Amino acid sequence: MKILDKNFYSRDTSKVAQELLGKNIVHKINGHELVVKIVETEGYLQNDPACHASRGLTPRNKVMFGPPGRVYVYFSYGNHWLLNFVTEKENVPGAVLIRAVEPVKGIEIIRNNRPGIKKDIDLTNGPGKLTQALAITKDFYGLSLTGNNFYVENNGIKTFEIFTTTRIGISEGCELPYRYYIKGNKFISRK
DNA sequence: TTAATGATGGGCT
DNA sequence: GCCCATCATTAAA
Repeated sequence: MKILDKNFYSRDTSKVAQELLGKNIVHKINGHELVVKIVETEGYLQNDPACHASRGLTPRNKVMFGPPGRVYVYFSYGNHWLLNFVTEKENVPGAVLIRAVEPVKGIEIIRNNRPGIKKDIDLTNGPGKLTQALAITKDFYGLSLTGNNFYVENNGIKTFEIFTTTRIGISEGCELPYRYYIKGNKFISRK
């Protein structure tokens, strides 16, 4: 197992988005270890009308302009936190939205974090769902992905097919093919 | 100070 | 599949 470092994130957003598929997000909390596999991502690039950074720097999107390998969390629709990883070199905005993951380890804790959810498939098959499942909140804003308790590791899995398509839930830049997911995976948020 | 808006989820039918 | 709760951020005034 190898923890992805700053060099991994300091590249083209679309490339990072694709290569994050199949990797494991690890969150250590209260002595427990939560591990989930990334199965769906979206890239948000510089000069991309759907990217929060496209209209310049604001207090909210500030972290996107900073060094890569950090967490950008965003609150949406009054209820949901969305998890993004900052990409590209410093002063170049870019981020990868994590849209869906598959539980690998600590599913009891994940069920606990998502009270009232009956089917395991509904635990992490959406961007707002997975943040709740992993206990990710605004406190994660700007957190480094190379720390001890929250990081992404390369588990060596490469035996899957990447499906590329257009992004979801945006009004501008709809035609840009920056959404990627593992073909055939049950946990993708939408076909 | 205020109002519009949105990278959505969940429950009910 | 349809409907709606819910609030941080933003731009305008």
